[in-house]
Amino acid sequence: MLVADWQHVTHRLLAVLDDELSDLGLSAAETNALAAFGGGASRTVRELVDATGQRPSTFTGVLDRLERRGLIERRPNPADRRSVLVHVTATGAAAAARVTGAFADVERRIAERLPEGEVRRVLAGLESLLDEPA
Amino acid sequence: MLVADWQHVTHRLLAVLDDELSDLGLSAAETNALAAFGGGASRTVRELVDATGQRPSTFTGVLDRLERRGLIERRPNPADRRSVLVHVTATGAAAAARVTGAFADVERRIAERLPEGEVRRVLAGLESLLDEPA
DNA sequence: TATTGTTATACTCTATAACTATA
DNA sequence: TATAGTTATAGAGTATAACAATA
Repeated sequence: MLVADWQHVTHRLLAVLDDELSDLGLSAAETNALAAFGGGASRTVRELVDATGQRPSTFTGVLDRLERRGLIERRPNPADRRSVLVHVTATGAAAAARVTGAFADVERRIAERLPEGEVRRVLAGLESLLDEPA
Repeated sequence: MLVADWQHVTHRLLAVLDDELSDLGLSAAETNALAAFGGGASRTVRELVDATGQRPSTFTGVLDRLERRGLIERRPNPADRRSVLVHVTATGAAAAARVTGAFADVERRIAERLPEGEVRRVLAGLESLLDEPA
């Protein structure tokens, strides 16, 4: 069953990443939060929520844990006093670099072994397909 | 980022399935548990655990909820008194048919729109790739 | 009035370890 | 000794609704 196979591969993919990053002691959601900074030093909560696809209320807990571990800091946003700017600390930046490095490693291994762009083509095809009404 | 895109597509795929099956009121784990019967009427807990890739202790809770809703029943296994046979009830069989139908629907839509076997080829390639040591 | 982010609540998933009853 | 399945515990993800502060 294709759906089951997809879930299996996804599970393996996350396991491989988790394995490479196990010393960081981050959950998948925390890993994705760090990756969502995209190399930048600060983002608003809203930007991170949109980038990760999680609910704001879920994200509060993720940020709480990242802040407790000293990877990020919450600071007021001078441009909008309702909003919060999330800053990556030096420790957090090192962790974020590890995360994006692991993501890039997997991508490189794929590029070496599967036909050029095939995975991207499949992802793009599925994305447009799944966004259509049945 | 390819890994992020993969996660995004997976998220959309699960959302589409969840949408088609929302009237059943099942979680993703419960959906997968029903799918793991593969059309059969009964399986041991061990077989279902192996098929879904979950931990036995996680599965106990999934089965508890399915049993509470009358979709499955636990009965002693005459062949091994340590073991439990999980039976699908009539209600459960109807739900399971809906689940496998939704899985098949997605697969059909993919087959109509993407080149023959491309998704399967990608899944097979990734699976072997991810099972290798880095 | 709408948005930003948090809190509250309740459930579900996950991981580990300990436990029972069998084998 | 090993296996089948459950229980216990604690942390984490999810969804919804309500909320204070600000726009």
